[in-house]
Amino acid sequence: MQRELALQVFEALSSGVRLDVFRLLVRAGKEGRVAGEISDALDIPPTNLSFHLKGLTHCGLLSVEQEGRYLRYRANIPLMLDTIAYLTENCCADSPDECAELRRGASSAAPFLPPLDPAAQKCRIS
Amino acid sequence: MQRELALQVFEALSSGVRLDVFRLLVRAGKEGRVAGEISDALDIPPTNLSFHLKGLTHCGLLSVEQEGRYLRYRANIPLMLDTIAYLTENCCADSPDECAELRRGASSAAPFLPPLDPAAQKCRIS
DNA sequence: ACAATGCTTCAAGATTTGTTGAAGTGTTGA
DNA sequence: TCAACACTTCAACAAATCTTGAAGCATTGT
Repeated sequence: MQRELALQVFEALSSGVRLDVFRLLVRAGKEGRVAGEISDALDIPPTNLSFHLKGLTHCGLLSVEQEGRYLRYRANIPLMLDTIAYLTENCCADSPDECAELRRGASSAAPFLPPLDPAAQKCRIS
Repeated sequence: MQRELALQVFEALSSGVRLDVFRLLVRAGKEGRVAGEISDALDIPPTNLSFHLKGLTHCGLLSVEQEGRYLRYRANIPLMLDTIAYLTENCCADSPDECAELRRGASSAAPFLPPLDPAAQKCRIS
């Protein structure tokens, strides 16, 4: 993960419309949703939705597949997770103690954290 | 985590300057950095840096502490992790099978994923 | 072939965000 | 007390982003 991609991902999620679209598609899973369904569900005019879908798709956060005259969109969750990994590289000045403390502070994020590994070379909130 | 906060977090990280600042402070750990140090390290004029620090601090991604005439900034990593949790709530249409598949796709993010729990009520990339 | 449909691209104007120099606030040390 | 310092706020302009209606491009069904 390089800086430019991470930046594009955060830019893509920095609008209310795009955040809602992405979350809708995360919930939809691999079934995804056709553009018209998203437009209806979120009450966004097709022209405007298309503009935002373009941004999400361009950075890879969404994939598109043509189905006849429909376009089906799906969320790319692994990219999202990789972006977080980029953000937390070399965290805590490489001090396991600090990371352990941090872990205790991450309440609702707890299920996302890996088991603590005292022998870890690099410290990634873990 | 409510929508507005998640939105502010993504907005805060959607600028190159702010992304660099946050990453610098993630690496710095709880020692943090004083504004002047950030300005020097990233070569950003103080006026401009101040503008961006404000955005990061306003949503809670950074904390500030006064030290004499200096202001020390620190990254709030748990907030970042909570934001991801918000993003992936009720993912995969609540299908454990889909989530297991997803997990295999998250390469570099792997260390961030919790152990698979087939009995989980809710499906969060896990 | 043709009209209807689903969605996108284009062009424009409106809104938001970013950047900079000048001025302001509070702290430190002589 | 006063000058130097660290940093912020302010004001003005520059630049990027958002939104919308009109027009375009495939695909579908008759």
